[in-house]
This record gives sequence, structure tokens and C-alpha cells, in this order.
Amino acid sequence: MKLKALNGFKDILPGEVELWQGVETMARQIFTRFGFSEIRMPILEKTELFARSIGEATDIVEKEMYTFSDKQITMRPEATASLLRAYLEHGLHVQKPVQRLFTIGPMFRHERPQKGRLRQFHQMDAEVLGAESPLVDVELMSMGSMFLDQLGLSVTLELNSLGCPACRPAFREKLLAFIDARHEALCDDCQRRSATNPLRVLDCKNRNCRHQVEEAPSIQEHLCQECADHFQAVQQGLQQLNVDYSLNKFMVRGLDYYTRTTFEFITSDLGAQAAVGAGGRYDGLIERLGGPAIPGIGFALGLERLILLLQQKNETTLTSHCDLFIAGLGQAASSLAFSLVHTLRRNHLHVLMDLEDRGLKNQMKQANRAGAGHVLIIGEEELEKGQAILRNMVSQEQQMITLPGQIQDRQTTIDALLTIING
RNA sequence: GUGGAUGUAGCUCAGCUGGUGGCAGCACCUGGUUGUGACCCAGGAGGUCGUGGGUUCAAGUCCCAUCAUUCACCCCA
Repeated sequence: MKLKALNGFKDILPGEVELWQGVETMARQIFTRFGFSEIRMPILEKTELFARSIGEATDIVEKEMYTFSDKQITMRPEATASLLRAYLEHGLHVQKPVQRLFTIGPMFRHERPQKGRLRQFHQMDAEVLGAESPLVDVELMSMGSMFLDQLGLSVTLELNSLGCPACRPAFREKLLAFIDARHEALCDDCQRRSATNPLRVLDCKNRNCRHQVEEAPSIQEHLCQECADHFQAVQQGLQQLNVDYSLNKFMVRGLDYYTRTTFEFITSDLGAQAAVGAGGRYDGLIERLGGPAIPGIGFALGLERLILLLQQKNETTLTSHCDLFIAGLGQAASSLAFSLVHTLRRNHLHVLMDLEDRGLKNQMKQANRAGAGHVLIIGEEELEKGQAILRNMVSQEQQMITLPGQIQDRQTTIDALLTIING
């Protein structure tokens, strides 16, 4: 085979698609229950939008975006930027003070693929715009937690606060001093990071670095009064709703726009890609995009990672069931079956038949594979008498059914079939 | 961008120190009952051994290159 999908791009085949649909349905149900409305945005946006929101100096913007440079447009690497653009463009912030929005769709990042990481991947995104209350943070996390729980996945919620422009600079200085004092002991990556993004050093997986950083100053102890109060209220709210969480003073974000509350849903079952979902507050972002000073918070869940977890968890024997298979033997019977199948489909039945003139044995096999509850066998002998055999594939019982002689009689047969099959 | 591993049937994989590609499993087709599925039995079809070079009398097997996949680093959902 010469033509293949691009590296990092995957087909989702029948058998797996059902799992995706299940997850998406669950998400829509639960998000709707929390008052969220779905919004869908285009995949292409002006490159500038992502540069301004995600941050010029981030890895995503620096080297991972699929950009048509001659046109200055980019395939979205995440959803928040597009969502906020749409939110401002259509004046949603004027229509309602608080908007709860979610979206599901593909994102694109040119990274080296590995387990749980693709170049085209899918995220579910939930965002609350216009609300500053810590209870909103609590509600959002509890929603994510409820969703994952309903899927039967056990993940842990980790929580941190990144402070705000008022308190973060001071902490940054203090952290830099700490890191500089241990510069020689850190790995090459961390030495580089200490210059570009010192917060990232806290997040290094190198065991030695982790050890070095154990006593590092905690952002949680350097928050300004407002941020500290907010963080405190978030924790109280989580406790009130019995949402389990643990504090992680080392958690940082890869996108520049986060402030205050940040959180991740973590699993230990996906190898290196531990985060199935992550998000946080971004109180300055809407303003940065040219809108009014409106606070916001949101999170994204990685669909591929959820699917992997679900697949690992249980053998997904999602067998499709069809109501009826019609097996016709011979030209006349097949022809009758053909129109009967069509009519039954109009009556909302899931009906199949073979169109290749195969033998009865083969047709029975097909019916079995399709998980048919009943098979209607129209043989030549029965057809002459205006009858057919209806076989219950589970109980193996068979009964004679009268076939429609005239078009007008058809409804009688349909009704009889419907009664038996649905009954 | 950097490392490691792996490319044999539609899928999962055997194939030893080079000697003609596997009665291998799943799936598929046909038959075992004139016209009855799952189970069983018999048979069948299916492959330029990723690609291109090299070594050799002889390469799926050894060497080099290349492409692809994958895991990890990095980064992130």
C-alpha cells in the first residue's frame, strides 16, 4: 500500500468509533446538566490569534503549529483561543454576564507522536467566561471529575495556584535565586529552562532535579491576599462537594495565559502522557485578545487518552444488534425481500439482507454476525403459499408469517412483524 | 529536534548458527443436510518477507542505506 495516513494522523475505524460516540454522548449529557452550551468553531484561524493567546515563547507557538505561512493562518493547536475569539466576535459577553460553553473537536500540533500523543488529536473543552467566584472553579473541576467518574475511570485531581500578575513576579525572583544556587546540580534541560521558563524546572522528571527542587519555595506560600483567599475558597468548595484532590506545588502550565487556579486530571496508566485533562483560570486573557477585562476558566480533556484508558480497562464488546435479517432464496423471494427491507426501515427497524445471491447457510451466518434478533426466511416453497418463516435467533423457535399478496396488505405483515420483533 | 526498539497474509505472530515462506491462530470463502447461524470437521483463497543496494553458490535471516511504525526524551490534553 503506497498511500497511507500521515504520521501522527489516525483513522478511527468501526468498532472504535462506537467508543468515541459513547464518550461524546456522556460529555454532552453531563456538560448540559451543568448548564453548558455547545459551540463549534472553525479549525483555521489567523496565526496571530494563537501567538497572542498561547504566548510567543511557548513550544506550541514556536515550533509545533501547522501554519500556512504565506496566508498567515494556522490550524488550531487548542480550542480556548478560537472559542474566546468567537465569544468576543459575536458579543456573547454582552448577551449574558456569565457564559458556560463547551466544544469537541480536532486539534493539531506538529510534535513527535507517541503513546497518547498524536499530531491530530481531539479535545473536549469546557470554559466559563465572566465569573470570578472560586465556586465556579469548584463547579468546573467537579464537573470534570463527575464525567471521568461516570466513564468508570479513576484519575486523580491535582491542584495548584499560579497567582496573578501582582504576586507571581516576586515569587519568580525568589525561585530564580533558588535555582541559580543549584545551577550546577541540575540537568542540561533545566539549566536551559532556568533562563527561559524557571517554573518549568519544578516540573522536571529527572530524579536528581526533583530531589534538588524538593525544598524549592512554593508558589502557594507566596500568593497575594486576593489569590490566597481565592485558592482557599476553591479548596473549601472541593471539600464541600467531596471532590478528592491533592495539592501539587510543582504543577505548572505550558501555556502562558494561566493565572490562579490550575489543575490536572492525572492517570498512571498511560506511560509518559499522564494528563488526561488539564486547565485553569485565565483572568487576563480576554483582555489580551482585545476584549474587556472578563475573567475566565476552562479545561480540556484529551479524547485519545480517554479512549486508550477505556480500551485498557475492559474488553469493549460493543456488538451491534440488528432487529431483523431477511433471507431470500431465489429471484422472486429476493426481490420481495428487497422492498420489504426498505419498508421496514421506514418503520424504524434495523434490517439487513444479502444482495449477493448467497446460499441460505451463508445468509444465516451473516445474520448471526450482525447480531440479528430474528431472521425472516423467504423460500421458494413458502413464497408460493404466500408465507415465510420467522426464526427467533435466540430461542431458535420458528413460526409462519403471512406475506403481503397485494401492496395494500403490506401494512398487515409489517404490523405483525413489528409486534413479534418488538414484543 | 535527540535516543532505543520493531517492519513476514486483512489482523496477531512463528521462522534457531544463512539452505525452497508457516497443516500457526483469528477473520474470509466452499463443502460436511435439496433450505437454517453460533460449536465441530474437511478443504480453499490470501505474501514482490517495508524499500533499495551489498556480501554469498544461496539472504526473511548477515552488512549498509532509506522509508515507515512505535516507545522514551522534550512538550503537552
